[in-house]
Amino acid sequence: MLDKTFDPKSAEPRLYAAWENSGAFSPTDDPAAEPFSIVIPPPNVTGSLHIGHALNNTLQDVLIRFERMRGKAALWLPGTDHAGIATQMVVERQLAERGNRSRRDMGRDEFVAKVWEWKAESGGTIVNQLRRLGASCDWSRERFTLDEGLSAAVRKVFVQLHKEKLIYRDKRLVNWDPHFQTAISDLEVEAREVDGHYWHFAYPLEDGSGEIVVATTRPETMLGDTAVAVHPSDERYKALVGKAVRLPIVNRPIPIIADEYPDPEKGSGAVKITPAHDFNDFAVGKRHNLPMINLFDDFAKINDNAPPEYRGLDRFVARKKVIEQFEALGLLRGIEKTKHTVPHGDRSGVVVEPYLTDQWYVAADVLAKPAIKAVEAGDTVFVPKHWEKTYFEWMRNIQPWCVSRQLWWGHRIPAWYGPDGKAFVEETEAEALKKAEEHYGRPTPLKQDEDVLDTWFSSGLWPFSTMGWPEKTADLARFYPTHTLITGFDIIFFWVARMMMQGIHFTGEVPFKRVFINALVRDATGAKMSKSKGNVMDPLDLVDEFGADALRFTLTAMSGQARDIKLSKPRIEGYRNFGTKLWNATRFCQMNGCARAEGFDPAAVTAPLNRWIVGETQRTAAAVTTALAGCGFDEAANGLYRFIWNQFCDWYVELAKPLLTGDDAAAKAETQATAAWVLDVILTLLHPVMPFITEELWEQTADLGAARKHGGFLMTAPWPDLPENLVDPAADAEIGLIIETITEGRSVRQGLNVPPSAQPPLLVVEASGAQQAVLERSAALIGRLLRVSEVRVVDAAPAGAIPYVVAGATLALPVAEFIDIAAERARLGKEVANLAADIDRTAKKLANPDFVARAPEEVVEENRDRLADAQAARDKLQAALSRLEGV
RNA sequence: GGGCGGCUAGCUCAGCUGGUUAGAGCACCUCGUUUACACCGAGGGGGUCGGGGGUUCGAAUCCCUCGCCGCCCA
Repeated sequence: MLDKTFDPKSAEPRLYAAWENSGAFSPTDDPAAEPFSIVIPPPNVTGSLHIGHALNNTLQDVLIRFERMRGKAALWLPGTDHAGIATQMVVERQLAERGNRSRRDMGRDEFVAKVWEWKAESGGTIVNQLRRLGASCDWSRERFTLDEGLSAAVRKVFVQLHKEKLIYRDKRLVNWDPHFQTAISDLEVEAREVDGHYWHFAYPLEDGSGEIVVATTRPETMLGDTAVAVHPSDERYKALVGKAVRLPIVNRPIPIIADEYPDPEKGSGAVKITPAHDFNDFAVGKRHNLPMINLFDDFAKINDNAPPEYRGLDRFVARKKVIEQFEALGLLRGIEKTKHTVPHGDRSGVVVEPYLTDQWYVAADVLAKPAIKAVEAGDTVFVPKHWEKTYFEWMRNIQPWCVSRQLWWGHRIPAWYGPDGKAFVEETEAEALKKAEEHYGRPTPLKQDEDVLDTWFSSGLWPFSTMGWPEKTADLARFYPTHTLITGFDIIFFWVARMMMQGIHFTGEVPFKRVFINALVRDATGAKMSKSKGNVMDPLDLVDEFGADALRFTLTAMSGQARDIKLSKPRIEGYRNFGTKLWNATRFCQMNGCARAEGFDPAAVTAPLNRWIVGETQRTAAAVTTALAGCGFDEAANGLYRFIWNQFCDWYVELAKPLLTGDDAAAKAETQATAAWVLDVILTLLHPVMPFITEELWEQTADLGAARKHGGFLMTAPWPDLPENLVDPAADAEIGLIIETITEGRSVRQGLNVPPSAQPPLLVVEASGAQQAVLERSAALIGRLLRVSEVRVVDAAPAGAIPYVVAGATLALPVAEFIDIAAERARLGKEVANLAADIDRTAKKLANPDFVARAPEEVVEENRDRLADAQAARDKLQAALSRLEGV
């Protein structure tokens, strides 16, 4: 006998270990099985599981379990990302906490060794947390982006792109993060709105004939100004173009130039040009061949290109000093408060500076073209589809991708420099040396590029690098392209787009056929969860409190498309209760001898109740299958919820009780067998979403009755494929009548406060022959649930009997002694009014010749039936009401 | 400034290609321990589907417009 509730704490680890040890997570090697693969969005190796991971991985697990049960060779390939900046940050912080030497004191080799050490120690955290969720990843194929195989893929990709001139080295402005002292890509820059000022500075004309006023939000950059620009059409300045101003503080003459860039409407119409520290000014500088004076060092401190009193100052200190000096010089013309957006590093949070450096760039625009076409052609589809717009928007405006990072943790760039600075880009140092010898005519020592690659450069290869590419492996042949990618919208640009570009370029195929974009999990009030807000819900705490199944079901049921998930505990609790409900329904079946019958055929059952539930089971199975196949996760979960709770538990089990305890041995046996069959189907359908409780119930019911065809784990059991002809409209009608009779009858009883102990007969006053037969035959079922003594057919309702109408039949409950006349009059009056309103609405519709002429025949017919039914019901109740008036 | 998403019961959300008396869960009120389950059962109250136009025989659903709210890009 089952316990009263499921105990996730003991069952989950046991079941997971059993699955894992059995090898069930690996795809079948049956060559006939259709491959179905997904690759995990590799979490940062530094990470621990947050609620977003829980959602994302639950959905992946639901999908992979579903497809595995459908007989596919289902591969869910797991792994982690080395996450350059994030990991380097974590380890540096840890070193500092432990009082170790700093990264720089330690040196590159020692530091990188420390990071590997750290990875060996704590890199497995998130992977183990995924196990607690129930994720059925194939751990035997687990990968890490810095694995040797993946690193080889990275080198090959870099070298090939370089040879194709799609990777090149260039000196230009990059977004520089002074905290980490590295370049970052456009995507890693976050525009934040901050309060700032416009400082208006006067630059005296060189010839002493006056001044020109410019405004800036970054005064310190004036130290690197190399021109003042005005619009060529700006009459105010026409005469000044070609002249020079003397740059205050620096005391250097700089030209006044005409360029399209300044907006005459804004400020004074004149702008200072600092080509080395502003993206727009850089472009102006290029057009006019202006000198580019770099003012900063890697820490954004002022360098030796500035006047001596500024050297070594922090940029913000220098800013103050510049303002003070302008004021002292009498050249400060005004200060204006303003809100403006300032670029910040997304990891460091510090203000990012445009900084002139040598970096490696990928010609993303070239790679983007086929990636755009692939989505246009439908080779890869987004679900929900509207995300394609976001993808296109970015891809069509893509900028060169800066891929070099001045970090130590990551894939070292495979470029070696000769003494003259010439770069040899090869997959190995040996190859580079060989090329150098050819080039220089003698063996020449080379020095490898110090930089590493953007983490996303390697994760962009993830779908195929993890499968062994560039080797032609069996996995690559079988599982690439992958089928579905499930990920968050926040990394469509970072990751999805890069995978598309690199995947198509290097394999000639899209990396995945479908991208499902999952929602963002927020707290119950809709706020984004963050540590600083303190509203973070730790998925592992939730698993502890409610079990993994409850959390999984919640996330699945709430994963409606294009919507945030507002997660709250009562919701999870409710779905935990749902698991308990199923558990107890199984317990009930077990107590009542429900056991699988040898050779049971659901199509052959005869009792209407059994025929009905078999049909409903088929409908549910079909709906769930369709939903899951189309990533309709919430639909699948909600469909199962309704079927299991509102149909199986509320009605089938209740209506089955008389059969299970009755004298009709044949009906009893059939019901027992049917219940067992339905339960097995339920467990199967629910398994992808709630794997633990279903597997446990599967095991606990393994010995009840005939052995299952599939002897092993539920997780590897075949998915139900039920024929549509299991649905029997006659059984539906019959059970529908019974359910309505009970529901409406209860409403009457409770509306009149008839005590539960009262057991009047149910009178059938007027009904079709078929209805009469159904009601009489089902007296036992109805009796129990409506608490009536019998079902009796009568010619007319006795005085004081309370009538109600169900499916055109008039039924009545003789409960005169309990009636409060006024209450009953009110009830009948309300019913009649409702019906009258409906009649009115429907009659109007039918009276409209346009409706009758233009609406489809079936809709018109439906309305006619509806009108007739409502009128009949109203007449009956009206008559009862009149009798009541007479009383 | 450009784009995207949302606005349906007190709360969280379903309602997909127009035809249901607009649904569910939670919360609320009343009743109930009938041998699966109180992590339960039964019944009930509660919404002019953000505002305004339009298309249509018919609009929560399609179109236009306005208003909020959120996100992304500049």
